[in-house]
Amino acid sequence: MNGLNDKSRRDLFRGSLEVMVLAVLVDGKQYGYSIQKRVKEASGQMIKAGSLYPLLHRLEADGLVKAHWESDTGRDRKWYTLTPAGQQQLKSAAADWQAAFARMSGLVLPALRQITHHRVTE
Amino acid sequence: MNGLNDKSRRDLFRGSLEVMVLAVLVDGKQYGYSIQKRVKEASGQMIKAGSLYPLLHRLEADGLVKAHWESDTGRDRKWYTLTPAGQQQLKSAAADWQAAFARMSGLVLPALRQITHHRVTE
DNA sequence: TTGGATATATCGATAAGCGATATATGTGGG
DNA sequence: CCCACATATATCGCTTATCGATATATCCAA
Repeated sequence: MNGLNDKSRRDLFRGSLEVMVLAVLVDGKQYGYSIQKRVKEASGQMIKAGSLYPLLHRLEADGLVKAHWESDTGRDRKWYTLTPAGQQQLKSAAADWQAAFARMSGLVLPALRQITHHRVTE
Repeated sequence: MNGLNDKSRRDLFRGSLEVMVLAVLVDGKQYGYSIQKRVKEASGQMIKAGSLYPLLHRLEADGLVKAHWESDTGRDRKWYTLTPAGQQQLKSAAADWQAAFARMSGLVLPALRQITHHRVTE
């Protein structure tokens, strides 16, 4: 009836945020607002501005992305690009992310199959 | 080099905790300490006692599990069993958990493939 | 009898997420 | 021309919640 509770959903999302933001940048430069929309579109969940911009600043401080303002597009936008370190980080973090889910799936998915294939009150 | 940072790893784990605990109970009754070990074994991550017991109490308060003490085993142990509501909850939460993962994978995995199949500094 | 594993439980300092808020420009419609 | 809404970035500290620390007790092996 209920499904995954909001807290769990938020935690899953939060734990995937960095990896998703780096993933969005793999195809080339993006600016904050466009990253926000792409992640929303892909994941179904919204990165709030109050979370996104601090994260972007941290990624920049860590040298995983670099940023530059571009005003010629009409609007002022701050474009972000993966640095080589950011590409490395995307590679290892995404692999870890996948591995973590794979491990946990080994517990959750058999249970799901089991509970799905017999009457609940049996 | 670094992989998924600790914060992300913890958030992912935390967001999967409830589902994993319910999943462990699908095969029959377990007590706190055994749940802790089974989740550790399956996920590679430890539920700290300070997180596990409050969670178990909450699940019980929510009617998803029921508990009874059994002392005849030698040791006093508090055994937990899924209630019908808990089985329903496992079913829907595990399905949601999987779906959330699948959606985010749609963003992360293509990026991982891409970054893996070309030189990082290219 | 000492130490380590087993077993459950509580609690509050500490850390942090993000809602709220601020600022400013572009744009479509009435 | 002005209103409302979408676009775009940014900061801050109130509120919330985690879990390290701690307490208690039994069992077993060395």
